[in-house]
Amino acid sequence: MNIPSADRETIRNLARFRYSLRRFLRFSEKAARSRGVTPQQHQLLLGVAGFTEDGAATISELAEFLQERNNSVVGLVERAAQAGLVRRRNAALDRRQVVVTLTARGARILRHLSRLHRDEVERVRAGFGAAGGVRAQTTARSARKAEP
Amino acid sequence: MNIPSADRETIRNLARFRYSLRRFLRFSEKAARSRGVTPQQHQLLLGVAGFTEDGAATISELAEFLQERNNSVVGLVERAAQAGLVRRRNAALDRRQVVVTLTARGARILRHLSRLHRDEVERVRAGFGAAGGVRAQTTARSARKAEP
DNA sequence: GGCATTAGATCGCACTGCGATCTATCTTAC
DNA sequence: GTAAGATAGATCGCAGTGCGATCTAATGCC
Repeated sequence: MNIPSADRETIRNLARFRYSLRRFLRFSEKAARSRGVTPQQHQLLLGVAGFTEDGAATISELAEFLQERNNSVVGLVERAAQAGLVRRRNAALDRRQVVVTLTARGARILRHLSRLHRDEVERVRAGFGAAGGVRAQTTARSARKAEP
Repeated sequence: MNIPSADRETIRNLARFRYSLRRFLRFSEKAARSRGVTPQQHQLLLGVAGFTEDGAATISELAEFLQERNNSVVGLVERAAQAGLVRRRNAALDRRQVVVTLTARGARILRHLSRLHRDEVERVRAGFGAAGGVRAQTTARSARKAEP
C-alpha cells in the first residue's frame, strides 16, 4: 500500500469528513421517510421554497439546485406532483418554462422537516469546522479483533 | 403556501447548505469518474484506508462508514475487487470476518483523488462555517423572468 | 419568416442499495 | 462437549432513480 504519511493525514481527514457527511445524509433520509416522502422529494421541496427569492422555481433552476440533469428533475417533479406535494404551471412570460410551487401539504411537510434538520445541521457544521475531530464517530466504530 | 418568516429563514439556510453539499458531491463524483472509478468505489477506498487505524477494514466497518447495509457493501467490495482496487482476505482470528485492503492500484487512485479533494473540502468547510453566506451560488443561479 | 437556441418531455437502460433469506463461524450456558 | 443463540457475510430478486439520446414547443435574432 505504501502511502506517504502526508497523504495518510489527508486521507484520514477526508474519511472523517465523509463519514460525518454520510451520517448526516442518513439522518436526513430517515427524517424524510418518516414524514412519508422520499429523500429526493424532500430536496425538491427545499429547492422550490428556498433556492430562489420568490418561493418558486423552474425545472432548470431545480436542476441546478439538485445538480442533476433536467430530465431527471422532470420525473422527480412529476412524481411529487402526483403525490400532492407540488404544483406546476407554465410561466406566462416564457411559456417554455414550468414554474413549480408548493402545495399546502408540501409546505407543511417541508416546514416540519426543516425544523428537524436545523439542529442536526448545526452539529454537522461544528464537526466540519473543528480541525478534523468528530469524537462521537470513533465510539461508533465497531471493535475488530487485531490481525495476527 | 403561508410559511412563517422564522421558518423561511431556516429553509433558506438549509437550501444554501444543501446546494453547497450537492455541488461538492458533484465535484467529487466527477473527480472519481475522471480516474476511472465510480463514486462509490472511491468512498470504499477512502473507508478502507482512512476509517480505521491500520489501513484495513471489515465489511461491517465499511457498512458503518458508508452508512449502508452490509449486503450492499458485499456487492460493492466484490465489484471493486474485480476492478483490481481492493483485496479481500479472511481474518485469521475470526474467520467470519472479511478484511479488505487496498491494492497498489487502489492506493494510487485514492492518493490522487485525496489530493484533488483536499482543497475542495476546505472550500466547503469555509462555506459551512460562514453565517450562511456562500456567494458564488447566487451568481450560479440562472436568471428567470419575473412572474406577471 | 427562417434558423439557431433554449426549456421541458419521453423512452429505455443500467446501476445501486435494500429486504428477505441463507450459510458459516463464534459464544454462551448447561 | 454440545445445543441454542448471536454475529459476519453471501445470495437473490426487485424497485427506485438518474442518465444518455432524442424529440417537441416556444423564444430570440438577423
